[in-house]
Amino acid sequence: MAKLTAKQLERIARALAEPRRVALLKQIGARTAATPCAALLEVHDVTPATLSHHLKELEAAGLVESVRAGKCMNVTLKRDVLRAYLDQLARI
Amino acid sequence: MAKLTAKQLERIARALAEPRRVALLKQIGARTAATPCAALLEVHDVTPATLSHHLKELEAAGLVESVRAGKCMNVTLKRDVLRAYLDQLARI
DNA sequence: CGAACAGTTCGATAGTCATCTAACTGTCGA
DNA sequence: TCGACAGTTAGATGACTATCGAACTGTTCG
Repeated sequence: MAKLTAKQLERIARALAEPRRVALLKQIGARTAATPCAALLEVHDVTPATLSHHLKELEAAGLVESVRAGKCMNVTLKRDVLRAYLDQLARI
Repeated sequence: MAKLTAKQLERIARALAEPRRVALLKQIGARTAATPCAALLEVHDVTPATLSHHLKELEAAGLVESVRAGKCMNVTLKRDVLRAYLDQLARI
C-alpha cells in the first residue's frame, strides 16, 4: 500500500488546495475508465496550457497517472494515494 | 454533524496546504485538553506574529477553536470539521 | 511531405501568502 | 497606577503560483 513521505504529503496537500484541481480530480474519478484530456477541457473553462499545468501538478503529487494514446492523453485517478493521504490526516 | 460549504472546503484545503499548520494541528490534537499558545510557540520556530497568523487561518477554516483565559489563549482541535472535510474528499 | 490536431513549454503578469519587525491592545500582579 | 507579559495588528518583503498567449513538439491522415 502507498506509504507517503513528508514531501509527498505536502505536495498532495498543495495540489488539493486549488479548487480547480479538486474539480478535475472529481471528474477523473467519476468513471473507472481513463479520462481523455479533451473531456476535461470541455468541462473546465481554462486554456489547454492551464489544464496541462494542473495535470502536471496532480501527477507530481501522485494523485493521477497519465498515459498517452496517440494524440490523446488519458488520465486516471490513483485512489490508493488519495486514500493514503486521507489516512494520514485522519491520524491527527 | 458538520456540513461544509464549498467555501469552507476550499478554506480548509488551503489551511492544510501549509506544513507548519498541519504540524500545529497535530500538536493541538495530540491532547484532548486545550493547548495554550505558549506551548505552540515553544515547539515551532516562528515569531508570535506568525503563529497568530496561522492560528487565525486555522480558525477561519473552522479547524480549531480559540478561547482566551486571561492572558493566555487556548486552542482546541475541532475534529468533526476535519472529519467532515476528509469525508468529502473520500467521496471523490 | 504537409496540414491539422492534442498537448506542452516558455515567458510574462497578477494575485496570494508566509514571514518578519515594530507598534499596539488587553490582562494581571505589585 | 505602572510595568511586564501574551498575543494581535499593520506594513513590508520575498516567494510561490494560477493564468494566459505564443511558440513549440509530436502524432495522425491525406
